Amino acid sequence: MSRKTPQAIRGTQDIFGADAEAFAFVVETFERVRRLYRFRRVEMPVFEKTEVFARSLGETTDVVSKEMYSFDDRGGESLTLRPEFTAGIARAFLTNGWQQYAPLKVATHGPLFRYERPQKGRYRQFHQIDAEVIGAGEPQADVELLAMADQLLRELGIHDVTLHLNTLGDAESREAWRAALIDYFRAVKDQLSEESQERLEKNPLRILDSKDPRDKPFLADAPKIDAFLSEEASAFFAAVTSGLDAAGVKWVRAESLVRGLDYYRHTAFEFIPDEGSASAAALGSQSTVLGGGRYDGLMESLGGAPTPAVGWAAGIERLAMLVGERAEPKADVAIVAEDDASMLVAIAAQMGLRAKGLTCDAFLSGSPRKRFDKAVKSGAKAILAYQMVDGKVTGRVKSEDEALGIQLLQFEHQTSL
RNA sequence: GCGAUCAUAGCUCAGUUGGUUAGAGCGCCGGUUUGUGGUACCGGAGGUCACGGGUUCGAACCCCGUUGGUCGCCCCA
Repeated sequence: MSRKTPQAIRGTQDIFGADAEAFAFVVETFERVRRLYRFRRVEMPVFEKTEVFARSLGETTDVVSKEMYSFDDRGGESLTLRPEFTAGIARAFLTNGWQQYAPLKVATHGPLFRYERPQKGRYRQFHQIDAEVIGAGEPQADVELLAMADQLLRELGIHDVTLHLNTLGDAESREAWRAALIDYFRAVKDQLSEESQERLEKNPLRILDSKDPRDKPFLADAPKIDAFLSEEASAFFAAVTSGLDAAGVKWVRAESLVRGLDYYRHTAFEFIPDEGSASAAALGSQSTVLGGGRYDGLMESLGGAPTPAVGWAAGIERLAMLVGERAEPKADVAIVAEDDASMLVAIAAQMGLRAKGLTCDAFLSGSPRKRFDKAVKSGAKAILAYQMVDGKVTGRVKSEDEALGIQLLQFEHQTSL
């Protein structure tokens, strides 16, 4: 019997008005830029078999162990709403024989789902733009991908965000570094924060970017990845950085930048607002606006042949916050029926104007005397007002824009014949 | 998963130490005024004070719980 309106699901958003304009601006700019770099558009399913994410992200990661929206379908199969793009794209690469297109550059965007506590810049259904290069093991692919990200941010008008870059080395380098970190931190385990003591077992790399003051004294002297890099890994990173310099992409080395997901190798990066900047303030405690890296190990975890790949993703909501308010555009023409006798002529007129490609609002209802005022208030570039005069419906034009005014006068003249 | 804080009209917010029919501005609808125009005035609609309990003669106000928002932690885009 309750007539109560159901509430929206926690952490979802109904985006409207200036916010929706900013969101659309981000997506449109991304679509334009990815064409410049010749990334091909792909559309991906919103859900996959649970194992697609469990196997590629790693069972122990937070995303898989406690943040996925998983459910059994009517056939009893466990499915999951995608918490990220990369795993699904990798699955599609393997199941559709896209190896034949390698190196394959693809881009997509859409909703992702993560069961997390919502806060500023963080939602349970959120949206990302995403770019991947699959089947390209050379550092030039990393450079191109990062150059695209950098250009995208500039075209969005975001200038106070900088590329933070690191390398995790190849599989051997990464393992050796990890072992050294565990040795180093285990020696001072009692003095670390509770969180970092836990991370020591689960994900020791994460201790490096701890914000806890108890951990900070030990971070500076912690083993550095550079000491463990193989010759190949060093050369790879050097090729990436020199390529970025040649491309004119500004970057800073971030030795403590790591990735949470298991499949990353070599290049890891995040675009982060500069300290004290307007963008940093706009984002609150969420610092990363675009992040990614190289994931040469992923295809194997999904049962495919070893396939090198790089990619990044960026939160559309976060980018939209940095883009700021974007006003909804005003109509070219507001059509007014100043009395009910001119109604049908006004309806016909708006169809004619829209067919000519002019955006058009109509004011046909409510108090006839107030319709013109509403049209004025709407901020339309021009007003075309119809009124019954001496038994004939006639239109009057009011326009700030002279050319548009003349066009409307001609239109009115032709249609009144 | 943990912590802090908030929830009154469509929106932004008042509402005194608990005390009659819960208010304003904006917006919306109607009327009058103006009359190539965004004005002014008058009127109207719209609220089980987030929801559920409790204390009290009496609760928007005090207590408990739930839901949701916001901001941190964890983690991440």
